[in-house]
Amino acid sequence: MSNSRFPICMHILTLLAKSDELLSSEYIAGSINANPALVRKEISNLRQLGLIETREGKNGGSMLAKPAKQIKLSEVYNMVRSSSLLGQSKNSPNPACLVGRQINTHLTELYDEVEQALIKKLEKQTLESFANKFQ
Amino acid sequence: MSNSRFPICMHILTLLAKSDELLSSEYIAGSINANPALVRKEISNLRQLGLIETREGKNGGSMLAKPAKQIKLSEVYNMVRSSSLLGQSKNSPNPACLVGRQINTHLTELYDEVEQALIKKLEKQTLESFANKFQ
DNA sequence: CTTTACTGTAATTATTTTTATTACAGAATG
DNA sequence: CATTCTGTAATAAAAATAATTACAGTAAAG
Repeated sequence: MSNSRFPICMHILTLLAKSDELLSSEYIAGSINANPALVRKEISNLRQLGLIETREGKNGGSMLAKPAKQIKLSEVYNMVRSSSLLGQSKNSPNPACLVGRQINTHLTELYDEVEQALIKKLEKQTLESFANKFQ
Repeated sequence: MSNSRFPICMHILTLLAKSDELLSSEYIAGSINANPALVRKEISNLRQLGLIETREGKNGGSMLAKPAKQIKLSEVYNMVRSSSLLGQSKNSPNPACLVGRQINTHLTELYDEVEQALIKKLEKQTLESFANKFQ
């Protein structure tokens, strides 16, 4: 995961957790220092996940769909996880070689195990506890 | 980590763990289906870490510098870890905003904690146990 | 109603990152 | 001393990521 989807989502959610008003994508983008259209795209993903509600039209914007206490960071991780945690070889290894033939299977097993440990950690943390760090 | 350094290193090390002879970068690259110069670069890194020995010149190549049992997968991970595990925002967030000002600090804290869990898992696995999966 | 200020989304372009290629000096074998 | 490797750097190509632009749709406010 080398892209910045996770940090961007966390930034969006933290802003919403600390605000009682609707926040516009432009305001959020200004805090992140990223593009408003990109932010709206990510908000759209978070909405489909049920973490965020938005209101369209004038004075529209976003807010949390449920209390920050009920949002686990693992939910965010699971949403943005795309590529393998530890990287995947783009090249298909040589099937004529014992190692080449099996490496992807065994790497996937390894990743799954390691990722479980990571997810367990993230399950224990809520957006509330994260947002409370900001003073 | 979206690049494939970790899988490539694991592939190299597994091949070496299963061979008693020196393997050339071209042979290894053929199994991975990657570029020999890239493989030599990674071998060079693994050598600096003390995991691999190489012999230059004709009939040269690489072999493990110590028994596979003594190589922990966490050593490989620590070598290739570059960008943050869960991605870093490229943009410097807005310092005029409370969240923007502190987000990177708090994300780093979070990453550190989560990464520790991951490293603990990898510390328990040796190259030997990984290589033994290949039949 | 009509203007205004938002969201939603897609298409395109720009940028950055990653990987491959090429090249060649240096080393060891035969 | 020719051959076959490694080591390394420079460059080019490809892929992934992010920014920009554009515009239709929606809802509030005048």
